[in-house]
Amino acid sequence: MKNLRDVESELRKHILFSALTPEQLTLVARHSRIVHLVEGEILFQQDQPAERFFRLCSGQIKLSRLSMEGTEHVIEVVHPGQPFAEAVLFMKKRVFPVNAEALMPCDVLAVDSAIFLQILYDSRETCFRLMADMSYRLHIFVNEIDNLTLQNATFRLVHHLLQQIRDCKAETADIELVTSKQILASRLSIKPETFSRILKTLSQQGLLTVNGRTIHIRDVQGLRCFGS
Amino acid sequence: MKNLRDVESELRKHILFSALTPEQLTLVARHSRIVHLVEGEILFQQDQPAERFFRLCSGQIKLSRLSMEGTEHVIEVVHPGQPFAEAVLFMKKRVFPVNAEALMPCDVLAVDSAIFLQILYDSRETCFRLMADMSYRLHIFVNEIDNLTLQNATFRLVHHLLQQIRDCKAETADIELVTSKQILASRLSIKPETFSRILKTLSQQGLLTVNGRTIHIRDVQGLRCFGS
DNA sequence: TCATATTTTTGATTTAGGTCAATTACCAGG
DNA sequence: CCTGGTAATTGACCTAAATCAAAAATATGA
Repeated sequence: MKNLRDVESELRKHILFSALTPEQLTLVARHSRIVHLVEGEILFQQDQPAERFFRLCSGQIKLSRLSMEGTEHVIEVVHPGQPFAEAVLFMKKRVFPVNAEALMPCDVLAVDSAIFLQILYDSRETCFRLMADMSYRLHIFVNEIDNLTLQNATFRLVHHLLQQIRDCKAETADIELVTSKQILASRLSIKPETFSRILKTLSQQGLLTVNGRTIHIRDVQGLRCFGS
Repeated sequence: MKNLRDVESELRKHILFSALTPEQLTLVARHSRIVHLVEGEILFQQDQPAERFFRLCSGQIKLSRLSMEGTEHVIEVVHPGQPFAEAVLFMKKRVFPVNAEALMPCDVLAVDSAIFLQILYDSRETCFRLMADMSYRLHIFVNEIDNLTLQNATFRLVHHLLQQIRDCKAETADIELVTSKQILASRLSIKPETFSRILKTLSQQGLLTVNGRTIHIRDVQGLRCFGS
């Protein structure tokens, strides 16, 4: 556990806390701590009671669900700066809906839920920020469902690649995959084998070249025109 | 448009308004109205600016998304008493993320978003109700994504049927489908033909019998044991 | 450095479920 | 009571992607 100063400093960066007064911030800080995770460590598991929510300071966290058949699906890969598990605060059953596992060494800010609910009572601003945050997540999920239902595997992969491109008017682009291809595949609901084959097909069509985790897109337009 | 008294009476039934003072309620009522829809009428379309949100008083509303390829996917069928499109309030792009179409004649309470935001400022309670509501929806979506990714079509259909059963310890059950099989199929991301075939297979296995929109489950346990 | 995991790729095969086309059942309106 | 229209079913066929199995590439660590 780091000292109070560190915790406060991390809290200040958290979007949900940006409207708090210094006193409120100190109160939250006293009920928060920074957790260090080694690679592969489990932060929490699906259906465990959720007494805290989090913000990732550094590293990468994998949020996933386990099916009854035992297969795993990666819902999201959390990156530094992102809050997670904060929507659980208002659920009737206060349990984590997903598993959280560190993909690499991580620093995580863990905030006590009860204290935060207290704070929400006193900060309209914070309520609004949280509502905006949840509304944003809902929007993401609707798009997610789109991708999973309306499109095929190739489309989902292409769509993901296009999303990574910063400069939207560029003709070519380089993308560095942030995670292993296995995990990205699961994220897109594709088997690793199929993932690999799709990349191969796309490169055979001259749309891109693959070099380990670096993907060079040779024809952004061409990729965009991809309907299936 | 109905008169103010009717609107207020409907507002009072809306979960999100249950914490309002009579004055606040009257204010919202003045900026709300009851819309009547005939079967097949479109209430709003994907990407249209969203200046109101809704609660269904009577009838059925289909919320769906259109893919780039032009195929439609039913995200949800709204039933009387349910609020919808209220999470749009906080989105940066204030547009409807789905299409809403009446499946039968409907009465819909339409509330002005701007006024409601105003009210939220003054009612902590209402904020908390809305947050709980959004949090619930997020949870629903996570389950939704589960079903779409981790299971096959048969499992999704079986899962849906089991959800409909009230008495969880009963050995047999009768289910009356609330919508057409087409729409239910889309809801579960299954083509109508496949939907029909799955039901046939299940009835051949003696697990259930189908009679129009009535499905009689002969072996609840057997259906539960269905992994695939 | 070599040795052992782990990740990624490739090939061969299978299959769930989509597509297309046609038939049958089920209505609401005249 | 027909009748035109939608909904549901059925059959034949096809394809995308899963599965199984194995090899190749890459990373890890003693």
